Amino acid sequence: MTLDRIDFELVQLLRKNARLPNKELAERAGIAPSTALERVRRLRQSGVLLGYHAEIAPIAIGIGLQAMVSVRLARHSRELLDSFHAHLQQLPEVLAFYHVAGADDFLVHVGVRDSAHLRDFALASFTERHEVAHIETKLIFEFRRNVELPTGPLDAPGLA
Amino acid sequence: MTLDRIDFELVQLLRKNARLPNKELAERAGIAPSTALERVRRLRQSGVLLGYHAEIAPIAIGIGLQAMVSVRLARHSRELLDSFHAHLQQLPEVLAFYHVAGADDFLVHVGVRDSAHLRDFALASFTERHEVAHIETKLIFEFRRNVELPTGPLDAPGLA
DNA sequence: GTTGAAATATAAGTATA
DNA sequence: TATACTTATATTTCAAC
Repeated sequence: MTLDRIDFELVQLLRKNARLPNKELAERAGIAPSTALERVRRLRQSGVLLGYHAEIAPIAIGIGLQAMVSVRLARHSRELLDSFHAHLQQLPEVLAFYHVAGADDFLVHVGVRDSAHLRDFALASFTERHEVAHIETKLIFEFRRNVELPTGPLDAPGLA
Repeated sequence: MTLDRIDFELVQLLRKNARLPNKELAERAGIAPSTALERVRRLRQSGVLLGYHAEIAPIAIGIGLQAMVSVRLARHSRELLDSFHAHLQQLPEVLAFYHVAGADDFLVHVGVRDSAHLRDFALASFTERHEVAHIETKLIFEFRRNVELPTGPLDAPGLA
């Protein structure tokens, strides 16, 4: 699906505030509320808008410590990869993960209570797994996400 | 602020779907709509709920390639750190960044059009900066975020 | 894009523990 | 005194035009 300027504006506004009322959304994008409603629905159905998520203060839900765990797999077989991939997705401590090229195969962003929790978790969920050859854990001092969109509509190919 | 089970339930529901209507939110949490409204407002004001953001398909906004750039600073002075930190926050290509302990100081998650864009961006925004001593760029095959909450209310200290 | 009915969010007032 | 519920009002959504 190709986005025009108005679609891009809607997406941008919802990225900053997913709970923006449709009326205000429409006004800021310079279109009628009904048009905004239909466009947003189309953007959802076409898979441009994937979902709406609340951002939560880590400390409030018991996350006192965050770390980035670099994981190197034992072999690069499809079977091992799929197995570890599935494992990652069911770990509550995993906030996000990156499957990357290079010596390390995964970068895993984890959120835990404290250092004791991190030690136990890293051991049980990474080191002791048969898929894993080696891990390296880095403490995260600060993590920040950018809610601004990285490109304008004219920068991207295939945008009207 | 300490969360009870209902607060935690509300936060969990809004994490999965930030646009869940208040009425349905209340029903699922087992409370009256007005109560849900007030609790959510308190959670926002107290800084537990930090915001609501739409998740967008990268390709739809012109991001054809993602990479993780490890950045090592020239020195560990407060001045250099603050300067680079501020720099990171104004780059449209930066999707997120981690300030970490270890040999590398920052892990920067970037989204770009293509490899040419990545090369130009890495050079201009990292390599050529006076704060930066060394960078290493890893291609990201896949990135996935976990929308489930990492802990239950009873696991976290200070929760009722 | 506009309008109006239905659904929903919000505020005020009331009860309850 | 806090928190939750009920009712009433305002806003928003959404479909027909």
